Amino acid sequence: MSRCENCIIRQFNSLRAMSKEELKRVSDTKTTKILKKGETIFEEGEKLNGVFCVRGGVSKLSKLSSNGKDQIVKLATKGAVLGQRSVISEEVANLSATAVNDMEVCFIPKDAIVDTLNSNPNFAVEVLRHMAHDLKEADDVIVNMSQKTVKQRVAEAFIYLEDNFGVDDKGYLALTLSREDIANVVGTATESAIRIISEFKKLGLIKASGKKIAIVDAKGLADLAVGI
Amino acid sequence: MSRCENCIIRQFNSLRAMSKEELKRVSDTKTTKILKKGETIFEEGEKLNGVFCVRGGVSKLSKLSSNGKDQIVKLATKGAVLGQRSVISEEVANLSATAVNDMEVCFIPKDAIVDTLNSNPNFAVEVLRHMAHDLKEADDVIVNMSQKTVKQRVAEAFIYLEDNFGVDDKGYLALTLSREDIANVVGTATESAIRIISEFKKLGLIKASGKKIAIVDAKGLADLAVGI
DNA sequence: TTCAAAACATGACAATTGTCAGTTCATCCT
DNA sequence: AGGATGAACTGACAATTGTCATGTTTTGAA
Repeated sequence: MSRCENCIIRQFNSLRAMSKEELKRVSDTKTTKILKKGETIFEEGEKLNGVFCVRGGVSKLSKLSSNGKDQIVKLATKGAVLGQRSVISEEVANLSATAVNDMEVCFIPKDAIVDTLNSNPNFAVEVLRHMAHDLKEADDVIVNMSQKTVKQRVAEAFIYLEDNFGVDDKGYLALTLSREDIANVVGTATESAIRIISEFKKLGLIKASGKKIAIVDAKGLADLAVGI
Repeated sequence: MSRCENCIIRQFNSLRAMSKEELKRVSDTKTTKILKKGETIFEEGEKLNGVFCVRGGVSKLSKLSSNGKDQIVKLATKGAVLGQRSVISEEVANLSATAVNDMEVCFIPKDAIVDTLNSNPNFAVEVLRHMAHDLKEADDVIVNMSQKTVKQRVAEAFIYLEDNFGVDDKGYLALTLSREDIANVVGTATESAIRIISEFKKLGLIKASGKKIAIVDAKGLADLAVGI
């Protein structure tokens, strides 16, 4: 089985601040899981006894609102460590993680993480930096959600998808989401998202081939997103 | 001048994980500031060379949206440490901090914080725990902002204010916010907030005496907030 | 391949929310 | 006290968004 010491993914997350010995321990206790699209990694309210390091594929982190709708709070890809927050605060998970794609994740039991946190300041600070970054992103999302129109948020979502997941050889967004997922990222009704996507197509901002979407007029989309 | 070693506020935040010597260093380098209502502690985009420990009063942390409106992301009170996130990620502040009240804050130069983070795992982990908590709260705000109606959000805001800042001897919310600030917490137009507040008064959910607001029917308000 | 289920799409309408305009009220300064 | 300033409030209307109903296309399993 592959070893964390040789895993490139590690360079993208806080595990890179671990010493050789610490990493060895992680590697000895970790297990690897393959998940198919739609499967859940963990659910809101579940007690996690470890974290999940994403080696491939994309996961959506979502939370059920009291009105019964799902809100996607974040999309996590290669290098992301899921469940870290819950393990650190010793609370149940506040989000659900679901595979949007076929995924490969490594489960790392929490002791290896917690012990390293308590003994290796480099690692603790590295985790802290990542969490500080996540917090900033979350603050930005709050502002966007509360101050922008649905149309602006959809435009932003496409830009975000292109920036973070890239495009395929034909220029289509590498990450394909269902209209429902897009609606749940943006925080709107599925019908509203569909209508806006249709409008964007008519305006020549995007084009679509089946479920795949490509940004045609990046400038126009960006202008729309900031309200021009 | 008062010393951090004797400061009770410390018990509410991550400074409690500092050793005697570390605390002494903080105390020797800190300065205390008195701020009047409306004054700013720091602004979005500013480079911070330290953090601010709130000893008294309340601060609003807000961010300007591209459409020109302010969104209040968080209200911080006694014990809160402001600017921590920016110092840790070595980025400019992503939020502005303004006194909602008369305030007393201590400024702690960043070296004392950063050096302790790098050498004392207990402190690093304690800061991490606080940040994990903030992140969870931010996720909840994202869900509320995107999935709840303005009316529900206003109801939640009052409950939040009562839970976090308490009431005075007559039962009125201890923290008095302008209608504009309430609107900016909730992410809506000032007029909409005012209208909803009037409606809540008519429904007997709250009462008002001048700017002061009191919750009359906590159950009714809570039901409304979750959509019953 | 064929059929059922799910996803996508659109119309019609209702509800929510924002905007603009104007009035009243409170506060603060000289 | 008087007046100026800003906050609080209200009405009317427009724009946005959600909901329900219904049809079409795509997808996936038998």
